[in-house]
Amino acid sequence: MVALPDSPAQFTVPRSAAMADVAALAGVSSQTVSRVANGASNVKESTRRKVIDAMRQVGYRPNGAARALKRGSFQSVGVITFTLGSYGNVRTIDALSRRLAEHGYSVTLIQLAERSLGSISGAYNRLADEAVDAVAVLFEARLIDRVEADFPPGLPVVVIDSTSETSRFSTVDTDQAQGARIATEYLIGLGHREIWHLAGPEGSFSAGLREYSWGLTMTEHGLRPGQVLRGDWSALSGYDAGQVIARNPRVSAVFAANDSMAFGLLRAFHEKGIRVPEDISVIGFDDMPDASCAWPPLSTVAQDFEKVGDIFMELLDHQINQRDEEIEHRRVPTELVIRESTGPASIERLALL
Amino acid sequence: MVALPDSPAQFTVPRSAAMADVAALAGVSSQTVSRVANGASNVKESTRRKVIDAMRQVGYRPNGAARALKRGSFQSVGVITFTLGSYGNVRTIDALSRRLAEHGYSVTLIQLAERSLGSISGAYNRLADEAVDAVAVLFEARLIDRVEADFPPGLPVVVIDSTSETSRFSTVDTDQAQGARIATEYLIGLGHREIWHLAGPEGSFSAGLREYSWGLTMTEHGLRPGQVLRGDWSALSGYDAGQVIARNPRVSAVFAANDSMAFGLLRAFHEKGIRVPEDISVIGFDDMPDASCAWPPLSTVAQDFEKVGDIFMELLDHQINQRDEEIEHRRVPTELVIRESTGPASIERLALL
DNA sequence: AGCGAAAGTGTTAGGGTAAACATAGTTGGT
DNA sequence: ACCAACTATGTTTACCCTAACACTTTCGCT
Repeated sequence: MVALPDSPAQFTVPRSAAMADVAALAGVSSQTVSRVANGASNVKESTRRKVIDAMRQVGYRPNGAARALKRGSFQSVGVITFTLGSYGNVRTIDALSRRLAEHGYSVTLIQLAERSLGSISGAYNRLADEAVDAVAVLFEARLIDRVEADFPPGLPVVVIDSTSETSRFSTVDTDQAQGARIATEYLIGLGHREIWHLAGPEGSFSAGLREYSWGLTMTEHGLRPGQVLRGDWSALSGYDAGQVIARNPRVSAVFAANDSMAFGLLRAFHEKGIRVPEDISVIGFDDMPDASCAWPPLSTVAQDFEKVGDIFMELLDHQINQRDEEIEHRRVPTELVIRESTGPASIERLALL
Repeated sequence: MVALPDSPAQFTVPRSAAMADVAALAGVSSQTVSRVANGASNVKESTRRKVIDAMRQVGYRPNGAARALKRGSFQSVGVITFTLGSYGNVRTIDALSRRLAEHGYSVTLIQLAERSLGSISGAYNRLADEAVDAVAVLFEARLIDRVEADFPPGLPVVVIDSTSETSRFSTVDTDQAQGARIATEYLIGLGHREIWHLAGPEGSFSAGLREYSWGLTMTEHGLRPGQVLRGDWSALSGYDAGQVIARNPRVSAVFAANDSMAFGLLRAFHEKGIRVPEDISVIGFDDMPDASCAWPPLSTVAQDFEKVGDIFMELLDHQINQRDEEIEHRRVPTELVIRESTGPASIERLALL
């Protein structure tokens, strides 16, 4: 259950000095050293200096393990994720880690191998061994369902990038549905009728939501949703999809589920001599910094990762401090970024419908 | 010296159960529970089952702090970085974290705020408090010099992205100089004479090396190095530089210090009606996945982050296990990726020289 | 001067785990 | 049948730190 994998050769950083050593050298009790180390108020200035000198001399460094053992807290939060390969994930981790640092927590990055997915125990073992006070979960909700039974009871958990309103855990996320909606409505507003969607991979929940919301928005506006092509978030998969779309002259706009795939579309359209946005409009999702320098500069939907970070911290605080069992699901709205890859529907293409 | 910042409200995950509880329930000693938890060999099967049942019942989870205290090791490595914003950094962290996980280490992400740079003690405090067995440093060498005096003595350190052959610490890095050289020589081989460089930000050592190596290569080939423009790694800064270059009709090729800035160049050239590669060639550095779908697809220099990860792990192993003081500086060669943003020098532009 | 309060420092007692040693129970060989 | 060699389990102790409490000195006030 909690067996370690055949553990690597163990070792010890030569524990140079403990409090006792410092105490002996400074001629005080170790409790006084502790007070100095923790910045306690009531230590005479001269004593403090003596202790600090002694610390320097012996190269003292507090033992985090002992401290954590005594205090019962690690001041550390585990961030569980599958990949650092996706723009959104990285930006989110970045935002979380800065918030956590501000609040005195360090971040333990727990990168689950994709394959360990199957075995719940794999994930559980890793988790059980990690010394963390709370956990941020960054993978797709449908996977959590398989794992969540195994989160150690009582451990605060906040899930990011979940869409499950019924999760046992609090969640924060970009409002995927709203983002897809504004993108789609913007295209519709430009007069487009045949709007296709280049979706993210099957498994991804955010991909699913963007797709669903696009379809819903189309229907609500009395339009038949166009075809759905499926990529894997990568530019190359967008390029492949672009080949398909290029063969269909009726398509007048494509909503890509992320910017990278949109880049792929642009390349495919360039190669086929299809003009963007004159012949076909393209909109992405993410607003990666590079999107502004695509050719043409890419219209897209911007996510507010900083805001997600703020809310994450708020939710975590609640769970940690108030110990209230209240579960919240918060969504952060996106913003439309209009650049030059979108424009009015082309007359010729409309004529084809 | 090691004072905590005003620490956040402390708390404790309700320490549900310790070994003693499990032991009591299972009717064995806590030592036996320990043996089961660590997969020791000599426990009777029936006992093991009893213990595991008891663990389940009380929701036992080993206390990492106590374990670390006893063992003298955290099985954790600190990864120190300033930003998750750069492609290279993230890819490197990704590679390291996977290697470390394979070797049974968890990763503590220590993101230093840019501003804390000034105060050495800022960085030191963070470090001193982190419970790590070793440290990977991911920032620019010139900054380390200021900090390195403060690494706790005896703590294994491996520096990535350093160029300092004289560092007290072992280092691994992409061979920046070699990468810049092959890019430059490739352009020269295509007949280009007036080759400019779009460099990374002033502070960055890798930027400095790429720039230096470009200049050196030019000189070695009997060419006068072209002008150096300076960006900040962002596509937008590349776009700005592109405006400048577009005004100078003699430039026939640009070597950009990363792909993002190259994207910016491409956009600027598109806007000015300068054809790539017919009028001007552009080459980047990084081989981001999106580079293949730039327009035109971007020629670039690919870094082998996986290899960097392997070597990192190797160096760390040495330091941790052999305890040999030997310091190594390893460089990982890059590879040229030729796509469509580079081509033979244009006759007209050569005529201008 | 005398007394109480505050400031400064020390002592004691764990916190959960695992290494080291100790003991009881079992097996196998003669 | 007896002892050696295991195997399985228990007991003790130490890892390093800090909360809680206890004690001593200093200070301010009457």
